[in-house]
This record gives sequence, structure tokens and C-alpha cells, in this order.
Amino acid sequence: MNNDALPPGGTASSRIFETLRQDLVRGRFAAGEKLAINALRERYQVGLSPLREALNKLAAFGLLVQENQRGFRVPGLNEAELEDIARLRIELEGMAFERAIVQGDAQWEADLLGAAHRLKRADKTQDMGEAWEALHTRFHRTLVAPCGSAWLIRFIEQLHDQFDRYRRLGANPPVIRQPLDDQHQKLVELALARDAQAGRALMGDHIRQSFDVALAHYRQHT
Amino acid sequence: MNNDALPPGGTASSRIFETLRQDLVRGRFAAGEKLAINALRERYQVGLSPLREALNKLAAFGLLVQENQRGFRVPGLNEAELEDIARLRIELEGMAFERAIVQGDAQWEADLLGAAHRLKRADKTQDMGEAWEALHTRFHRTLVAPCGSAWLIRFIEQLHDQFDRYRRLGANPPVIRQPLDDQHQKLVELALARDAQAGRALMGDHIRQSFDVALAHYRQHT
DNA sequence: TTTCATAAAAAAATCGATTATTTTTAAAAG
DNA sequence: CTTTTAAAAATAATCGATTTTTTTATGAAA
Repeated sequence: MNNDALPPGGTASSRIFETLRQDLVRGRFAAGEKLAINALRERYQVGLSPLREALNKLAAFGLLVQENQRGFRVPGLNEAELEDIARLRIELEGMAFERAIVQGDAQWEADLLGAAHRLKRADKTQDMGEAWEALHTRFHRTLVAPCGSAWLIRFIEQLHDQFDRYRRLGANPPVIRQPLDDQHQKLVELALARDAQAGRALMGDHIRQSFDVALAHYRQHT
Repeated sequence: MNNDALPPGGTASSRIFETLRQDLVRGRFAAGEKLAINALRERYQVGLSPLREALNKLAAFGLLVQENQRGFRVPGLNEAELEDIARLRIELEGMAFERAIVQGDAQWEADLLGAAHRLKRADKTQDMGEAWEALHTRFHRTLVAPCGSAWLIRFIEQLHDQFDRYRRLGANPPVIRQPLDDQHQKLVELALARDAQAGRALMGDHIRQSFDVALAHYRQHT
């Protein structure tokens, strides 16, 4: 049975792109794995042209590695790169959150509270599934949304996808999640208090803690 | 006569990608222009499949805008975005140069001197053509090369392409170039002196000055 | 055995044609 | 006139087949 039907709407190319992006971030493909294009065609029930267009785009975003004349493969994982990604996240998301705290308006405060609330509810009720993941992504997106830089947001989201490849290597039981969730709450408080300096600092701490978790997952995984 | 033959080597897709990337940065397409795929096919003498793969990749890098079901267009230009790009360049290239100064080895020092020398010679002898542009790009790439972060370099190069769309809107006569070229020289000196702080600061100044030039070009252009 | 060359198979890349969607044109209705 | 509708044209997206290149398999020579 085919459990990989694509979402409706848009072009075949854009749908297979988004589906593959998520599957890559979720670790449905092994790190370093060579992608068999024909198998993908089969699995996702999609034509060759839209599939190749999506693969090319994913390679441009760094979610695949493209080698001329020898197709596409899933990028490998390694500790040094995880450090690189985390370090850059600290810089970029710290910068973005600081700017957001300065520039965000009342609507942003409301959005933040909403996103944080939905995430917190999912923390308790759900089993850390994809629903939680989607809310978590949205929460972090909201934190930096009014930073005023489209390019900064673009880079941050790219790094998030990369980071999540490591973070999602293992499960996050409540014991692990608790301190991170508390930080989410405090990030909102600092945003509402308009404390840009402290906000940036806490964002750094938060990413460092997530890094520790992701690193542990990575080490256990290998 | 067809003056747009593609460079040899690699796949058709990779060649048309690189050619289009350069043509976009060089401003051979008007900002906001809708790309007529069939015209491109003709102009660059390339098949539809590799062409579309290249366009998809360029869109992922932000050098094109893709709209589902209505093809590709060249992104527009506007002052706010130029500011955004410059501001991010200051942060990211400043960060990268600072790290490079700390981490770069003797080979880097030699590379820097070489790249600076070739650029300086081109300043005097050439007419600011593509040869100079290539050396200028290489010089800036060398400055940050040993920063230790592949992702940082990736983002910096993306921003460079974007920035150059503005900078190359107009010509840079020697009068304009002189202070910028002097800064190139001083950047090398600070690198050799291992003054990371001052290096970062000067990199910021340099980008700010380039921004002024690019902004002037942009305003004159519209 | 190992190395090298060659043939066969597999996979990647490309092509040309088809299908689907949007845009333009032109005519009809208000 | 302006707006609406329908048809035609143009363009984008996709498909299936072909070509090119790489990888694997096979056997001969060192």
C-alpha cells in the first residue's frame, strides 16, 4: 500500500518538493544514502521531471548533495557540522529575536502568546508527534517574524531544517523537554517585557540546550 | 549570431545554471522581468529539462522568483532590500573575517597576498571588466575562507550575488574605486597583523562604503 | 590472487511531444 | 463605454522515450 501520497494543490513539482523536504528533515532517509530516482518516482507516484526539479531545489537548499552525472544523495551527519549549525543559529536567531523585540508590534505579542499556548497544550496532550513539531516550528518562526529581514529569516529556516535532522534522530521524552519548554515560556515573557538584551541571551541558551540534546541523539545514533 | 554558448564540462543543467546565475548577477535581465522559457531555450541553446532544473535551483537561491503555474521572474530591486542585504553582509562577513583572522594559517596569508595583488594589478590595467569582477569575488572569498563554517560561507556568497545585482547597476570609475581598493589593502594588513577586532570593524566599513556606491547606482538607475 | 580491459547492466541526464493552465483576444451583454 | 463571457493562443508543467554516462560484472593477463 502506498502511504506516501502527495498533498493536493500547487504543481506536482512543488508538492513533491515539500514532501521530500519534510521526509528529509524527519530522517526518513538515511544520512549519506544515495537516492534511487526511479524508486522515488514509484514511492511518491510522481513523474520524472517534477521529481528532478524538486531534487535540484532541495540540493540548492543543502538538504541534498548533488554530484554531476551521479545523482543525489542525503548529506552525511557529523558532529562538527552540528556545532557549526548550532553556532550560527545562536548568532542569527539571537540577532533576529533581538530585532523582533525592538520592532514587534501588539499583533506580534498576541501571535506569540497564541503560538506559545498552542505549543504548551500540545506538550501535555500529545505524544511529541508531528503535530507538536509543526507547532514548535511555528513558535520559533513567530519569535523572529518581525525582525525586518527577509534574508535573515530565510537563513534561519534553512538552519532549522538542518538542525532538526540531528534533533529528530531520537525521541524527546518529557524529562528532556521540560527545561526547553520552560525556556519557550521565558522567551515570550522577555519579548513582552521588551528586554532585547536578555531575549537574545536566552535565545542563545535555548539553542545551546537544544544542541546538547541533538548532540546526544547524534552520538547515540552512530 | 549566438553569443551565449555555454561553458564546456559538467551536465547541461549545471552549465546553464552557472551561466544564468552570472547573467542574473550581471544584470543582463531586467529586474522584475518575466522569463520566457522558450526564449531562453533558444538563446542558450539548451533543452527544456536542464533549463527548468537550473531555473528551479536559481529560485531556491533567491536569484529568481518562482510562481506556481506562472513560471519564473527576475526579483525586483528596492532600497529596503539592499539595506537588508548590506546589513546582513556586515554581520556575517564581519563574523567570518574575524574568525578567519583567528584561525587562518600561513597558507591563508599567502593566498590573501596573492589574491590582493592580482586584484590590485587588475585595478590598474583593466577596465573594470569581468576579469576584475572575478578577481574581486575571489579576493572576498579568500578573506573569509578559513572561518571554519561552511554554512556561513554559503550564506555570504548568496548575499554577495544579491548585493552585486545592485552594485553592478552602474560603472565604477577609478575615483569611486580608489577608497574601496585602499580598504582591500588594509584588510590584508589587519589579517596579517592578526587584529581580529579591527579587521571586523574595517570589513563593516568596507561593506558600508560599497553599500553607498550600490545605493547611488540603484537610485540613478530608477 | 590482483590488476586491467571489456561488455553488460543500471542509472542519470536529456529530448521531443503532450497535457494542463494561464493569458490574451474578441465578441456579446449590460 | 465598461464588464462579462467564450474562444484562441501562448505558456507552463508534465510525461514517456532516448541518449549518455557511470557502475557492475566478467574474463584475460600479470
